[in-house]
Amino acid sequence: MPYTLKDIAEKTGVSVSTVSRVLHDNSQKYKISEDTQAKVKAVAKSFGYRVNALARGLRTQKTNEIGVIVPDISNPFFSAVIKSVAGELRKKNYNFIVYDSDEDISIERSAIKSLLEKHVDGLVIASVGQDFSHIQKIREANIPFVMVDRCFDDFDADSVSVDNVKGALLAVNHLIKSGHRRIAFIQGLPGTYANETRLEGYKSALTSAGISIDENLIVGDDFRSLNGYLETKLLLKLSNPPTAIFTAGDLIALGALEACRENNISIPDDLSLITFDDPVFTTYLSPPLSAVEQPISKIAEMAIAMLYRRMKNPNDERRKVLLEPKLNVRGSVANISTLAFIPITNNNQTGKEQINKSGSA
Amino acid sequence: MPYTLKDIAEKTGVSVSTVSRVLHDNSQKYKISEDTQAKVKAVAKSFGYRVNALARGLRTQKTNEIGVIVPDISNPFFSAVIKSVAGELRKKNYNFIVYDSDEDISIERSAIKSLLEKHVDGLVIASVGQDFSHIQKIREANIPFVMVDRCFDDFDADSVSVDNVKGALLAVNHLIKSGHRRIAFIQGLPGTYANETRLEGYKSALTSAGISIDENLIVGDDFRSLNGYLETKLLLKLSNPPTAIFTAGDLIALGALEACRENNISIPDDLSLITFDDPVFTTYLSPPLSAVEQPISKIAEMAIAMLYRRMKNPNDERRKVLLEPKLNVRGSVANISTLAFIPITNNNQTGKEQINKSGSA
DNA sequence: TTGTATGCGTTATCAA
DNA sequence: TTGATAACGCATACAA
Repeated sequence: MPYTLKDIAEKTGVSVSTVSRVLHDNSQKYKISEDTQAKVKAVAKSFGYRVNALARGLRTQKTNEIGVIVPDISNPFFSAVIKSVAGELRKKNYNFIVYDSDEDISIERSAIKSLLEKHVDGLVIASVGQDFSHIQKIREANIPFVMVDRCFDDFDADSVSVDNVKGALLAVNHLIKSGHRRIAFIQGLPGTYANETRLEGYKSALTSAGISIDENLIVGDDFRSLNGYLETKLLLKLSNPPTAIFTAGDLIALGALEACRENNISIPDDLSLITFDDPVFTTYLSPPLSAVEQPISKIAEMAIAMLYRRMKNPNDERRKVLLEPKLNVRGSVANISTLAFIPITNNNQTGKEQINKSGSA
Repeated sequence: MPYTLKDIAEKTGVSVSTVSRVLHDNSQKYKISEDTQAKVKAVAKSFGYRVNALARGLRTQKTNEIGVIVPDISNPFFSAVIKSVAGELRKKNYNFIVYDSDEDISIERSAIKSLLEKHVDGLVIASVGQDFSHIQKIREANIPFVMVDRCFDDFDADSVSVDNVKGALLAVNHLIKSGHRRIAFIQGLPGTYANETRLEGYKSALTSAGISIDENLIVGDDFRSLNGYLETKLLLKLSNPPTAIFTAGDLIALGALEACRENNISIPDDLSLITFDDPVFTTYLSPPLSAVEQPISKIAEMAIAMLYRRMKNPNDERRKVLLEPKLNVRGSVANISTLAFIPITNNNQTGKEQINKSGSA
């Protein structure tokens, strides 16, 4: 039972509307006397008055809230995105509500439902999966939204993501240049935009290099670390195992690392590893992980900027923005080209050299 | 302009209240005829009806939302906590709203303000700093809340956190047993519950071991990695530098690691490092980091359970719960006790041994 | 410069 | 078994 405008009105002897105007309008447009203003403000303060956002939202049809949905809030990539988004939103005096869909489309659906019921003013979504019927509902509800990181090729919507194809290309080409030909890809969630495009880059790099695609080397099914762990174990058991693994996300790479450690596989001596995503800790891993970095804060800025534009101009042409990925070469990829058949200790040396490269990269 | 109950009522020719009852009551308690039920449901479906949460919240004085405030959503510890909290809440059909206070008390204040304005049904707060006047307001507003990770000694409130004193004791004692006497502590945000209690543990461990406290070795001022980086650089410059560093949080440790790498300081050979918090990646760092682990999912479960209890029984006695920390010994602490003056390679060996230990820990 | 009245979409009370 | 009606707290068009 918090105090309401009515309480203040009664206490001060003015009307509810006057109180409302003093407290919430930039009120000089009604010329409220200094006197009443002071009186009202004093009482409001003594009451610890707090506006009721539900009532206000109901009345004004505007909540000043932006909904954000990510597949995994504990994934460093997404938590970094959220952090940046939060910063951008704060600048513009918007609040935001985060949902974690846990990579589960039905949770994502219900998150969208909740958010629409709450009448958020806008939505930022990193969607799971390939189905976009629930996203359609957002449009039907006429609320502006922008897709982040994961979007749909055949669904026309504002979106911001990194150029995944290019990123994968960068990674796999780096492996190929280092002499690798049996290169495995541990996928994230199949059907996902991020996954399919990274897969596409992977395949395209191989094909361009004249390496035929071995479906046995394309494995995995989600972005979690357990997936990386399991699939790496299986890959290592292959009669003709890969010399290098490209993982679709940072958590997967962590799992791969764990599997290797358990099997006493030394990276990069026995196996090379490179990954999409480049969270803060890659530099400190053992070995430092070569990785494809996404411009996270740019993604967030871009997304919010686009959301804003959409809120102001609902009918502008829709845009799909692709941002540039960046390859950070560190110590997890060995050069095994035939020129480089040198003793193991020297091989180590090669690793060191690549570490140094990363300093300037 | 979404469809409302009124729209459905008009379309079906029944009253708004009937529509409401069919759609939202567990409605068999009013004996609505099968007929009307079917009619109403059909129209509602064809309209894609969605309840307006603001109107409902306004009317029922209940929003089914829980607010969550953390100091840094991109800190692996907090993002893991959020993830767990989200899972717990989902089980009970509660939604939640996360705020990132960015370790800034004024942002925390405004987050609380927003949340109260939104009339959330409960609050979970990992508070920054030592001031709790704004927390008082939550109580005055009569909304149930529980403090997580960071609480106030002199403020009676439900809270769940790890036994920080004990955790720090565990870490520092481990260093002492390994022969270290000049042990630095890189703090998090001073005044913070987490920081002060960890500091207390640090001091108490030293004192118990008869090591006098050197204020020059207690440095730092927030939980971010830059702090760890900067302070480590400074510590290394000391005329009489420490042989070991204990950091108050995972991000700080990462910063310390970076500083060491830049200065060509090898861990644990040249310097030992141990930290509070134990995110997924510590195992894969170079070297694997010895760390104090918090029981994150237990913290989340506990917090939500307590929040629930408080929502049901507002006047129950308030409880402060301390959970057990766990020391994970890995490879970042060298044994430098006088017995162990052995060549560097053997020192490395020691590191390996500790890695093995972690397997069973 | 201020007050009155209305409605945002729901649920709940009362009556039928 | 259903309908009218009031009320939640606020903002605003209109009046004074």
